[in-house]
Amino acid sequence: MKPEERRNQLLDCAQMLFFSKGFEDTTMQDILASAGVSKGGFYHHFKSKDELLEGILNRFVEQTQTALRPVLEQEYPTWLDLYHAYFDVLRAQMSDGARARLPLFVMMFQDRNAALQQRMSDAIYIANLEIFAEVLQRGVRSGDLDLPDAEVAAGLALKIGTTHQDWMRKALRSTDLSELVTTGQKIDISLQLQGIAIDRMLGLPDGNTCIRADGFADDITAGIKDLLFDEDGQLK
Amino acid sequence: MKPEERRNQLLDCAQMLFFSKGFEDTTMQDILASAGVSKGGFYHHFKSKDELLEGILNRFVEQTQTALRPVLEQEYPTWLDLYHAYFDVLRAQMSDGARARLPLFVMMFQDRNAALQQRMSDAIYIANLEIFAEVLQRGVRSGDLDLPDAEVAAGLALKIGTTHQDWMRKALRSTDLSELVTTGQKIDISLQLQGIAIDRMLGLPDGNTCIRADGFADDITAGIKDLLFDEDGQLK
DNA sequence: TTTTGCAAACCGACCGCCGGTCTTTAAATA
DNA sequence: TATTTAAAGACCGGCGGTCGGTTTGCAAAA
Repeated sequence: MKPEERRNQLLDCAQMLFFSKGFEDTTMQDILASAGVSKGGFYHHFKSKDELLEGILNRFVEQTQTALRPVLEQEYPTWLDLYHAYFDVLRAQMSDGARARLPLFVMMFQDRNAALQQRMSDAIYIANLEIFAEVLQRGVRSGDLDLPDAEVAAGLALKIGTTHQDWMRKALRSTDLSELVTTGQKIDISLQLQGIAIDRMLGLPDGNTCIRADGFADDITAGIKDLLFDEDGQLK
Repeated sequence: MKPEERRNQLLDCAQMLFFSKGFEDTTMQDILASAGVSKGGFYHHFKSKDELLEGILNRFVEQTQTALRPVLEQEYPTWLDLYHAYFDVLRAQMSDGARARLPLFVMMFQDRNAALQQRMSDAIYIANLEIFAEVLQRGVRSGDLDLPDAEVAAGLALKIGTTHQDWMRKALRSTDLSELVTTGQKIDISLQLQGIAIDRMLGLPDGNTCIRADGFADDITAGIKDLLFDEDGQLK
């Protein structure tokens, strides 16, 4: 098997296991069995279990960056068009990623995956920060924005854009259907409020920043329902 | 030794070790040696290493809650006075906690403590959410606020109030003094911007929400400098 | 075309150490 | 003295990781 191929296979297997069982609870044996490779074979390609996680994280970071970088390289009539283009791509990324592998995506937010999810968020945060800071920097230069520090503002905006995850985690802790529905609505409200918060923080008129993709909250809620409840609406 | 006493001693020892070495890298042996107790002795008081961490977290949560709860129980001329009172206490808490044991506080933000720090943040977030949501709820009832959902808004505000931590982490990764100074300034700017962001998100006039305690950023920066650099300004 | 040389890929027994258990002992309390 | 509580420490299974040895693939030599 070619090195590249083997590496990717190991990353794929580990990713699935980490997301479903959690990083700590996935043993090397699990990964080796799943990939059909021996310990020696594995440690030929990766230095440690942690480096494996690092590799998984890097794939996501690269994916995010290759999606977002082109936004910076196009020409736009006004700075606001650049700004909107950035969020269009971001929204598409979020929506696609979630919809494509919903069960896996949902599982990632379980409590047992807290550490893993945190490292993932951090990685993606850093991947985004550079690019979004540049977007804001251009806004400052063009006079469309007035900020004490574009990088700090960018970091703040990105953090704001993650707050719906707290409600997703809460939704995953639901003990009955009505609680899930209530929390699901909060996911949606959170996404709306995030847009408003970023607008106001940057000093833009309400409605410029849109993070809320249509049906996103509903899809997530449905995914969580499938994970937690059976057909009768009983907790699994 | 009395049970309560022993428990607290174990919590104290473990807390110091977890913060300085990280949770994963602190072994039971370390804790037992530091507390001068045997395995059997320890496991008589705690069910597991994780329950020990839980205990440490709970102490912080209780500390936060006992500081903040009284704010809700007082009478105020206007809702805004309650709002200001809340942040006065929050600011005092943050400042005191940091100043009292600066080196330990700073260490907590090292990369190796990411998981620990995350659990701590989560615990304190949840402890605060309930109380701050009630503060906002009262604002909505009194007509001083107009929000789609007080709880979601409270969560968002609390998340905004943690964004300076990202810059603290970045500061801890400084490789030279000038980088540390630059990042230290970002901590301060971040604290200012946080206040503005929360104000605007809630629809209050700028300047109502103040998270930035005088000298906080400078203290932190000094603490990090002591941790990372020797007297000549060289990286340790 | 066949042989040879050799590095890359792979194997799996083995290691040290970790968190946690269990049986035993000592001290306190009644 | 009888009973409960606190503490001790040898011990355990299983974890992540190592290491010496084997196989494989392929280019160069014969």
